[in-house]
Amino acid sequence: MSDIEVILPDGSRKTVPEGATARDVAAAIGARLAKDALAARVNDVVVDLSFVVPAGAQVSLITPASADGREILRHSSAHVMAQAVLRLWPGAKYAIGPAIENGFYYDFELPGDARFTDDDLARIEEVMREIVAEDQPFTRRELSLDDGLALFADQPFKVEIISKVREGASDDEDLGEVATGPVVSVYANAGDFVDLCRGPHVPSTKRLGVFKLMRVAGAYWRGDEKRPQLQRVYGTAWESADALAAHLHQLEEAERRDHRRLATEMDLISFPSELGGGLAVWHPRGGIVRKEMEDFSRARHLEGGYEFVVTPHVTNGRLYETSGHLDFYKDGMYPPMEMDNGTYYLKPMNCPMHCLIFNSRARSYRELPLRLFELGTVYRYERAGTLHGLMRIRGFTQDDAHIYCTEDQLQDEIASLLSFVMDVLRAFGFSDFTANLSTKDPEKYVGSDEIWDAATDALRSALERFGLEYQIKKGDAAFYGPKIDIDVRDAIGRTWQLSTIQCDFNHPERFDLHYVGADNQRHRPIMLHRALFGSIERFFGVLLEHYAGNLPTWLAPEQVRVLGVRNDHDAYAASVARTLRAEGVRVSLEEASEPLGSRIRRAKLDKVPYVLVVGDDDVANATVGVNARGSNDPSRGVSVSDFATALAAEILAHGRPDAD
RNA sequence: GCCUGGGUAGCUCAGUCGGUAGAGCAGCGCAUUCGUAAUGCGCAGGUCAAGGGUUCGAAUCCCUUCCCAGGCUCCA
Repeated sequence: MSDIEVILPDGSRKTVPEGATARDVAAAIGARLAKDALAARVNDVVVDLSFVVPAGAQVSLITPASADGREILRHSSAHVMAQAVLRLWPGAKYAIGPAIENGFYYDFELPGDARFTDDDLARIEEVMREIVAEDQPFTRRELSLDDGLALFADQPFKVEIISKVREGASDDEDLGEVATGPVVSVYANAGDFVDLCRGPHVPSTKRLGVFKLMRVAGAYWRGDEKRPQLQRVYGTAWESADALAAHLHQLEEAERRDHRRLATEMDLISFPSELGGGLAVWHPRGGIVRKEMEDFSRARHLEGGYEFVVTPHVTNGRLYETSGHLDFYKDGMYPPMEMDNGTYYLKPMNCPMHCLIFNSRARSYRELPLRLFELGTVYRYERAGTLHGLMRIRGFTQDDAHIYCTEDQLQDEIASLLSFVMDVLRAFGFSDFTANLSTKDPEKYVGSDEIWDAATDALRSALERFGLEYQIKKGDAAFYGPKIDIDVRDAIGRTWQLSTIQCDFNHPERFDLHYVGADNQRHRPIMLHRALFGSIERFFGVLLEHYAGNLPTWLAPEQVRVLGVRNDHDAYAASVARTLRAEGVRVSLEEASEPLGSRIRRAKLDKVPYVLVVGDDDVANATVGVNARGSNDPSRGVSVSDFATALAAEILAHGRPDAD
């Protein structure tokens, strides 16, 4: 038998006997790698270790602590979970079970009317551990479609998947379930479980084990509301106990930062059930933060050449017939109110009203770009199951603007908008941005191809001008024009979609908007929708999570708390508070009726940026002791005026005293 | 809207087999006067989400509705 050469990732060549498997290549490289390898990537296709490598192939081995490796661990864990479920519920139907970010899931339909409950997770996990201990090999086989159908005759979901392959269904629809082409592949481990799967898998179940089942949830078969609802079991799986622990810790951290929890603890916002779902009230401490956000937003928009408008919350439905919203989004609107002269709706968006303002008189090209800005409160009838704290809510306020401009102005306008958006987001402490550029859906759009191309180019070149990393989402645009969405990364690495810049060729048509150009002819303006925060409520929620409630000083509801050491220092404490308050600082005073340590502790728990402690020395010297949030090392003897100066500078700079 | 799990004091939670409600923190009062993360004692606080049913008796069992969580679907 002759030898062949394969090419390793570093470009070096390795000689192996003809017929060698990926496992043999690993062994030829080193014993350690042979022991670690889970699978291989051969000519950029992931394969099992048992795969026979062709001569001249590019071969890299996949080890657990890599993106490929974790995906394989997770996918194989999903198989083991299905096997465990079938042991516990013989006759269960299993649908699909892919690896996902941080874990895996599998969808099932249990026999009879059986349903998983949370308590079942522990039972399933126990059987999974037995299967792991049994050290079952994963064995791949390829079958003809007919043999596949026969093998899974009592598994209707598998039959449907195979039938789809026969019909030539698109590859991206099957979530890694099956090979494409004339054959399907199946993986069996031990005798009692076989699953349709493209693979690859770990060589044996003993390579698994660092997993944890997380929760059970409902999921529609094929993601289609009209099809049966299955039960989905979610798990997480990792290459090591440390990695699993780190992931669980990250989840705890996210929970610690949960804006709903913080909003309650910090007395910022509540969702009284008397109001109904998805409707929030802002308490005084939340209200002052919102006021700061709004004031800042208004100031920046004023500088940015925006004009301020105000529109009502309720309108005659004719407006939304004109705009087309009643046709497209009626389900998302609050139900109509019948009144004497027509049908009225709560406002789900501001744009149609801004178009009316544009159209209230003849417009000259000299007025363009016309930038209309409104903190506009809108109401959307979100389905009950979709509500989520402040992130998904039924009544919210958009920092909404519509810009009317000429085609020639579009490019510059978008570029300056992008700069404006990122500038404002930076002022709130975000610095890591990425973008999505959504392009035309060829099935569903209005406007000419030329204008779409021009607008898409304008968006793209603006992104490139700012060096903003972006992905193109083909066909993801709304029917009325292309758009840029901006994501920010928060302090623990999660991304949030916040801002949006959308071109609109539809509203100007529907509202028959026009301006008179230098040529004395009527022209159609282009309209841009844009929001920076998106919704103030949601942005506030994101800020809370980003800062874990430790808002920067300019936003903190209470910026300074002054504590006298004894109550004979209270008068001096009050004078310090007065001095700061006169400079616009939000300062409170707590009298010395409890031990100092107790009051300090409470102030820290309240996340107050600065606690000032004043005692005998301070009264004598016009000083304060400064205890900053995030520090356990207070500074004694700071002069009141020095503190005030530094605080003013910090507020102006949107800084904060800690780095949490 | 759908699936699973929930809703007990302002917050976090306990409450056994159906026998009539409990803790810690927060609040209030009194005492304490203290130099950087918990002073002591006392008091008050509840339509057990709401409504209906079963029962001698319901926080507990059943039904309906509302609200919440995690998903699915949806998101102009």
